[in-house]
This record gives sequence, structure tokens and C-alpha cells, in this order.
Amino acid sequence: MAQNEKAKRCENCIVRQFNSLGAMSKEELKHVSNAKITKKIKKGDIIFEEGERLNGVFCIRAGVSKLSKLSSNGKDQIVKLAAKGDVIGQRSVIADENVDLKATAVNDMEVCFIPKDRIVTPLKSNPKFTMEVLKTLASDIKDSNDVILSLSQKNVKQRIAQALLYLEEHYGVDDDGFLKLNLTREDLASLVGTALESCIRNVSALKKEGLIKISGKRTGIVDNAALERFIEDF
Amino acid sequence: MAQNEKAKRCENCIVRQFNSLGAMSKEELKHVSNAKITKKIKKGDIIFEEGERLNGVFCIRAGVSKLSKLSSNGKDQIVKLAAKGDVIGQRSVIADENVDLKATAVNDMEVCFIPKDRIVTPLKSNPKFTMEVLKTLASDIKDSNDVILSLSQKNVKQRIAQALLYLEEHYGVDDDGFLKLNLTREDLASLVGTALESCIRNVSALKKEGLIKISGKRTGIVDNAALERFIEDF
DNA sequence: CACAAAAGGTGATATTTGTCAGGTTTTTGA
DNA sequence: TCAAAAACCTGACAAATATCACCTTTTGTG
Repeated sequence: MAQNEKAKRCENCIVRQFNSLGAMSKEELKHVSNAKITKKIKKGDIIFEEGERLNGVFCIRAGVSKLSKLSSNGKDQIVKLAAKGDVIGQRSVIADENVDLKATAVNDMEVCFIPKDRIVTPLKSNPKFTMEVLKTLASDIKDSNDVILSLSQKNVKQRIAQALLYLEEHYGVDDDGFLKLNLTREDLASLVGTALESCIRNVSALKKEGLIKISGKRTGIVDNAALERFIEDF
Repeated sequence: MAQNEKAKRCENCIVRQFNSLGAMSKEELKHVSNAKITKKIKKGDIIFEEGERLNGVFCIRAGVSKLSKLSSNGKDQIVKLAAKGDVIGQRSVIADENVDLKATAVNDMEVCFIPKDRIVTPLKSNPKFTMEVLKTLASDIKDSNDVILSLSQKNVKQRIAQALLYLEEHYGVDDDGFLKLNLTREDLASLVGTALESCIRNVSALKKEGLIKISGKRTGIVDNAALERFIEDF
């Protein structure tokens, strides 16, 4: 069996180490692996739409997805980003409801679809796994609270600064110190909850102030400490 | 044993029916009941502070609590309200972290403190209970997403309208159609993430437009359908 | 390559919201 | 019961943000 053939088995998949699936037994993992369907998803493609019935979850092997919600005014608001190791669609499977978010690929992705029952059955019998899922949800709630706080208490420029620091922390930088994950201005605007033009202006302002750098499409943070300070209202 | 003496046992507590504790076995409930401490908390008093280590959760028997987070600019943002049947502090116990929210009594309350282990042990052995807790967290996440959406896509007046509808739906109205739960303008402002003065002005505007009514300290919704429509951007 | 589409950008202006600096009314507790 | 505190309210103004209209640069594809 070739190396990447092996990796196609959940038991050998490195991604597992980053999420709750790591708490499953060998048997449970085999069971998941036998039922899973690996899909390649191209940049811009939609993984699932708001309101759909998901009969399982998606485990992200590669790439990044944006999870957004459509407002009645027609604008999309990005609620969170999910990357390698993250499991998406989990909330709606647990709540046994339709998904309330749309998932779109920000770049080329590889995901594994895992049918509902392969998740729900272990949830009922493997406390270690359940505890991990609980912790994931608890962490999501904390993140959401932080988003709520910054939306209501920070201005657009501060929120953009926060978002850039978040992107650096979670997705890293290349050799020249530029963010590996390059969001369009529109996605960045949607992530921080502002208009496209306001986003552009504030990114430019941060650049002018020497806190960040821009080279072509790439964006990088110049002075992390100063950026942090700026977010905290000086 | 007198009636309210009986009710002091979790096994007989009506509140249980509204939360995940309803999924516990008789044995587990007895175990909880023997360890719990009932507390009366006066309006304005603090149940726990941001950053504290909670060695358990609080189950609300009566009254309403606001859960808020302090921003670096010194303002409090209400993240959610919790009432009869809700269990607070759950997230931090599950994540095994300090609480990230402050809990304050909005009116006089009665809560039961339940030590950590009486929750964590059943979590590891009673899948029915665990599933209920998972569903609670899943629902919290959904609520948070909705808050994020309205903070970023709705204006202050719409958010106030939303909040009033929420208060009516969750806490009901008195005989005259006024909200049973009366938040101060300041709390309402903090709930929708705006300044006190903006809140006051917009409440007045809604009144002037005939969508809500105000009598003394009491606030009531006059036309639910119109209010709903107003929130949806006409 | 060429050219259309997408992304990035700017200025002018309108709108929304926050802030400050006063008020008045209501509530509370000594 | 009465004085202080808290809650509520208003106007004037400043600041932040959205919107519209347009233009430039980059990207992707036949």
C-alpha cells in the first residue's frame, strides 16, 4: 500500500490529531474510515448551503473554508473560518437540525464526508470522544463571545487588526512574513462585519501607519506588539 | 416533609424539566441534590466574575441573570441572558477553564450551585445526559451566530426591536401586555451593543412610531408583525 | 494574446452612531 | 420624608461608517 493510500485511512490521517476524532478507538475509526467519502473542492465552490439537511459532517484535510450566514439585507457575514483538522457541520448533526450556515471553500480543499451515524454512535458510547466534542463546542462558544465583544466594542480598524493577527496566528506566514492565507478585501470585510470600501480604507491606513505591509496581493504584519496595543484602545 | 421542602430536592424540582438535568437518572439526581447549595441572590449582586475559577455550575431556579464580558475600553457587553432552567458556568466547567463571563442578577434570584464532579461524572457515563448537554451547547452556538449576524448587519433600532421581541418571547408579558422582564435602558443598550443615549433615542422612536408602548418603567410591544417586518429591512 | 471579469482603490457625500453636557424624573434608603 | 443616587431624557455636535459613482490594476480564460 502506497504512503498516500495509507493516509486515506482515518487511522493514519494526521488531521485526526487535531480534532476530536483523535479520541476514537481504533475500531470506531475503522468504522468511520469505511464509510467516509473524500472530496476535492475547488476554490469558491460551496460545500453546503444554509438550510440544507446534512447527513453527516465534513472533516477538513486541506484548505480553508468560510462559514457564513446570509442576512435579510442580502449581505453575507462570515461567522468563522475552518481549516485543516476542523470538523464542520457538527453543530447541526448534534442538534439534529438543518445547517444554519453556508460553507464555501476559500482555497482548494480536500474534505472527508463522514455520515452522521458514525459520529452519533460513538457519542453515545465513548465518553472520551464525547468529552472532546464537548470541548470543541465549548471553545466555539468562547470564540463566538469574543467576536460579539469586538463587533460591539471595537471600531472597524481595530477589528481588521484583530482579524489579521488571527490569520497570522492560525494560518502562519511565508518566508517573507506575509500571511499564508490571503483573504480578498471582500472576505475580510465580511469577516469583520463592515463594508468593502471601509475595509479597503482601513487596511490602507494600517499600512500607511507602518503596522502592516502589502506587496501585491500579499499582506503581512510588521509590528505585532504595536498592532496588539492598537486593538486594546491604546 | 412540607411541599417546598420537597421541591428543594432536585428530583422534585420543576426546573429540571427545562434543562439537561432532566436526562439524569434518579440516582445521579440524588447525588446532585445532596451536594448542591441553594443560594438567594439579590438584584444587582454578582454570581461570579470574569476570570474566576468555578468549581461547579449554577442552575437557575428563579430570576434572570445577565452574562457579560468586559471590553478593554471599559464597557460591559451583555452576551446573553439566562433564566429559570438555564445552567450557567457550564462552558467553563466543560472546557476546564476559568469563566470568561461575569454573571449578575437582573432581579432577585434563587440558584443552586452544583459541584463540578456531580456534572462531570454523569457526563462520562450517561450518554443521554451528555447528549442533552451537547444539544444545549449547540443551541448556544446557534444563538451566538444570530447575535453576530445582527450586530454586523442590523442598525441599532432594528437590534432594539429584536431584543424586545426576544424578551417578550422568552419572559412573557403581564396582563396589560407589558414585558415581564424590565431591563434598564443601560442593560438594553449593553445587550444590543450600543451607547445608552442611542438606546434611549431609538426606544423613543419606536414608541413614537406606534410599534411599542411605554408606561412608566414598563415596556410593551404593540404590533409584533410590524416589528418583525421592520427588523427584516422592510 | 486580448479582453472581460474580478479585485482593489478613491473621493464626495449621506447616514448612523457616539460623545458631551446639560437637564428631569423616579427610586431608594437613612 | 427627604436628600442623594440612579435612571431617564434631550440637544448639539463630532466621529465613524456606509453608500454611490467611478477609476485602475490584476487575474483568468477563450
